[in-house]
Amino acid sequence: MSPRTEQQFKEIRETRKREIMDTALELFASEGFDVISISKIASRAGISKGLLYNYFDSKEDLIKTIIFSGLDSLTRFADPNKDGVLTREELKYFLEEFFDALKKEPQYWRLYFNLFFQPHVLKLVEKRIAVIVNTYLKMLTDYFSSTGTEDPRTDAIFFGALLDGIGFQFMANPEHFPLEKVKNKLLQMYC
Amino acid sequence: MSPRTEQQFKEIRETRKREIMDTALELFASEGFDVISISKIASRAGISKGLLYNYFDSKEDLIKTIIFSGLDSLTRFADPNKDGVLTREELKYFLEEFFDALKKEPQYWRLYFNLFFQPHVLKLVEKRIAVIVNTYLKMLTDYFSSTGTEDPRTDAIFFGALLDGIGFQFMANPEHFPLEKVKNKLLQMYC
Amino acid sequence: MSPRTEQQFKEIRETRKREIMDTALELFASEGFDVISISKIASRAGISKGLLYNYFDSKEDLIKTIIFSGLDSLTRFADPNKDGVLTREELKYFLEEFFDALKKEPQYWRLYFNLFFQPHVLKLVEKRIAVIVNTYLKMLTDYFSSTGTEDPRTDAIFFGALLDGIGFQFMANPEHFPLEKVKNKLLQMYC
Amino acid sequence: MSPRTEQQFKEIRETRKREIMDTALELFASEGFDVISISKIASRAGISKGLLYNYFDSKEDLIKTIIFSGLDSLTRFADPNKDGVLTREELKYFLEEFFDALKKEPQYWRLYFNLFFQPHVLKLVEKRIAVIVNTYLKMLTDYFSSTGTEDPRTDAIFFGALLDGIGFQFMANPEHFPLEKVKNKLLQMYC
DNA sequence: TATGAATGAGACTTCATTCAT
DNA sequence: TATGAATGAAGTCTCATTCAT
Repeated sequence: MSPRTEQQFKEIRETRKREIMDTALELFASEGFDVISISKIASRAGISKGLLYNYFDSKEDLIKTIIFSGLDSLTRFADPNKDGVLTREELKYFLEEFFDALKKEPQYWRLYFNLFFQPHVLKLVEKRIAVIVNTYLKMLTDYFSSTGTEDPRTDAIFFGALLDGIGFQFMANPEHFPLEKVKNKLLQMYC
Repeated sequence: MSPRTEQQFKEIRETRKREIMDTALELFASEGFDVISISKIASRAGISKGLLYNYFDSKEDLIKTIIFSGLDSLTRFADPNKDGVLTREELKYFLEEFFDALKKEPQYWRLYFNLFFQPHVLKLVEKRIAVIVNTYLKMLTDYFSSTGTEDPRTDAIFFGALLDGIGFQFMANPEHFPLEKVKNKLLQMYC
Repeated sequence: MSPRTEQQFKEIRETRKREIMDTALELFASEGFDVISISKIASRAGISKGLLYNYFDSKEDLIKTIIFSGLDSLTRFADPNKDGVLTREELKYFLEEFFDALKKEPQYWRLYFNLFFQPHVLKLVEKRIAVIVNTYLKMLTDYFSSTGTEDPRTDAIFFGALLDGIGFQFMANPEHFPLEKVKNKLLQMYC
Repeated sequence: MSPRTEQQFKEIRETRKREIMDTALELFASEGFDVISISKIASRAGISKGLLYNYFDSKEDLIKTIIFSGLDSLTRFADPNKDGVLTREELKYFLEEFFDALKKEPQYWRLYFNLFFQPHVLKLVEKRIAVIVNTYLKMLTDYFSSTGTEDPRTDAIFFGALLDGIGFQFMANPEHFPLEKVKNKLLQMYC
């Protein structure tokens, strides 16, 4: 029985943290953030309340971590070189990865999108969301400008609305949503 | 010195009840059912907590009353003669009145549709909603049968989904939603 | 329609008051003083809450009035000439009337005795009850002294305990309690 | 640093639970179930309101646990081999243990019997009480049948009534009740 | 790292009592 | 005399969070 290495401890921690987040997401999405207690999450995850607080500072911290973790997955592919400028190739790359993510874990994303329809949850994160949205909106607007369109801002908003709508439709029925067709349609429209 | 008449009492009750429901709808929709306390509703409505319970048996009773009151407004125009059969004229009448209602009180309906996206709220009413939905679905299916379509049930579901979608889009932006155009489109499609 | 005379008004008031007390006694005895609300008493009595407060100052006043009204019925026959002295004839008269009252309204007395087993109720009236009990205990002790018994105070207490016990047994089964036999036994023992 | 062992937690729970039950019994008996608030019990027991709910699901659960815990103590000695049949030796054993229990903790049993005279309390437990009473009544009836008596059911009821009466008298004055004499009288009558 | 006992603020709800009419 | 709308205090219960072990 050699003692675990620091690396092993870190991995255990990460795994445990992910388990808690998955359990919480499941419960928050199906019952509602305000209805689900920390006790319930802990017992469903098979740990004690105390230990949960070892991983998350508060219930609010937990939901925020869940939200931004998902958001991070979705946006890490936009502007990969972090130069604040979007190219046609980057946009294409983003769309490919975005749909790939939905395809790989449809149930996760169904639950995830659900969170945004809970007013209280949305309120907790809306400030940081607004920052993220504006950042990308600006990049998109610039991008559409560069394509010589008439009204680049409206095009950017419309693009965002399209992604929203896709999320919504997908949430309602993740298994039967025609991901490939929709992706191709978008690629055709924008790339 | 003489006590209020029965009529006076009835009027007081109806006015107050409506006031409470309006206040509650506003708060529930913007902050979330679980986050809004009875205290908050009462103080916003300018009454005591106790009085609210004079009008509603419980918080659950309050939200249910709000939900079914709205639902009643929406469905009172379907099958007006209550014979369980839908005619082309009745469908037309329904669509006209439905859009008319949205047009007259867009803010009310925006808040109202919002409620359906709160998991806890939906859970509270889903049983009775299912009954209502099935009733109308059956009538619609029969109606489409009578029009000689190939797959009347799918047509009925599709029609319902259209109304859902309209509610959703309308919710997002009630003032700018092209109600007239959408209504005409529907009338053209179905009547 | 000649206007009611003052006398008539007074009678109406008395009747109404008695009705409220009877209703309240019934409810208090069967469900418990603390469980029964003023609202329930009023609606069961067919009047409004407000009117009830026209007859009784408070819920406490109501139960006290009920208790002392019954106690008054029971004790009005003891020491009828109010001279603080009990004679053999007065004791006999008291026993006769006491049993007569039980016989005439067994259900009333069943409910009435029940009240004394509710700690909260008893606490509300215990001070005045103690005064009454002591008064009669003293009279009884004096009476037993005059009969030349060895331990008159114990005899007085024992007599009181007998009446208590009779009340208790009677409460459990008022219709089948052998009132006559018990009365005769007492008359034989004490008169 | 290491967490408490399971055994330690169990001990803490049992001790606390007993403390709460003892405090509650004291207060319920002296003031009445409906008058005593959870707050009062908690503060008298030196704990927070919240903690009480860690041990009991509700105020009703608390009183029921108290009642059935006492009832269990009283009845565990009846039919010790759980064969549904009462023998002369078992009856004797039961009476010995019953009186022994009263003798060891007279104040506890005084409070305990008091609960049964509170209408609301009795209502909460009457169903389960009826089941228990009927079980023992049946066993007693069978027992008296076996002794060749004329009317075994009446004998069984009478025996039960005797125990009731003993409880009542004992409640009124637990310290001076002649437990030994009464026990011997019963043993002489029934064994 | 891990547990669950313990706290305290705040939620829902009830009800005796008041008061305008 | 009579009504019931209205109040506010107090009760039951829940739960995020802390902490000794």
